[in-house]
Amino acid sequence: MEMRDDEPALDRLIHEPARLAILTVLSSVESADFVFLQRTTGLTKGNLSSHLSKLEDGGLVAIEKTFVRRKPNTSVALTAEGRERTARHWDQLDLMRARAQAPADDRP
Amino acid sequence: MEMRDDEPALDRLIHEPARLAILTVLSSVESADFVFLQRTTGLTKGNLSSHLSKLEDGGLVAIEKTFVRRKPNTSVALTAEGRERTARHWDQLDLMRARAQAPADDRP
DNA sequence: CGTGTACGGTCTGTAGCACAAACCAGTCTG
DNA sequence: CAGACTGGTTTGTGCTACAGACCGTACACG
Repeated sequence: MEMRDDEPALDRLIHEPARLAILTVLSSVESADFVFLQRTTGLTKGNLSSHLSKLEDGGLVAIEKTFVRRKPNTSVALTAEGRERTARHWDQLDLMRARAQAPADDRP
Repeated sequence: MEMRDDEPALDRLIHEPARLAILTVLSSVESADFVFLQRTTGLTKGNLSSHLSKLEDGGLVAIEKTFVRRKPNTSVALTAEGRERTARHWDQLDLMRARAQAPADDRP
């Protein structure tokens, strides 16, 4: 059963609240480490860790692991693609809301 | 392990793409029937049906089943609560995005 | 009056995923 | 050396979005 999809459907990878929070923080900050993200998003470590992996797999963020003062440190930054796709996602949401405000453009 | 949640966390019932689409359509249209919703959202029948049930359980929409020209007809409308909560959801998203634009308000 | 076929939905099975708890590696403190 | 803390990753599981099977009714048409 084919469905027409003139509505591009929101990207789940981005739309997921936890990830949207992460991406949003990152877009304001150039680069953030694990602990900072955990505090700002309120996610648990495990949860944050797995979301970051998914974002990395999706090419939205770049993760760099180093040692800072003998301790492991995970630094995360938006990739160019990540920045663009996140912006586009907000655009889609805007569009959607705009349509909601406008009167129905129903069929004949 | 307690987390602070000054960020109210997005309502999943509303945030889910399929449901957001439904709510968005409904907010422009006063009332819509099943088939109309199916076409505008691009969801399959099964999927749409279960989402509508969840929205109804959550008190966001009111569903009215009647017969139109001897055929069953399911009509859906936003409740007052649904309208308000949907609006609030958009507000939360706005807030989130606004924070992203602003420079990081990190801790000392 | 069967026998299609289209309409309008609901019910069911399943794959995928968000989440937190358990775990692990290394460091510091006494 | 024991113990606690920091900074994560891996594992288990309960939920749920999704589509496809299914069901009932209505309207052909021979």
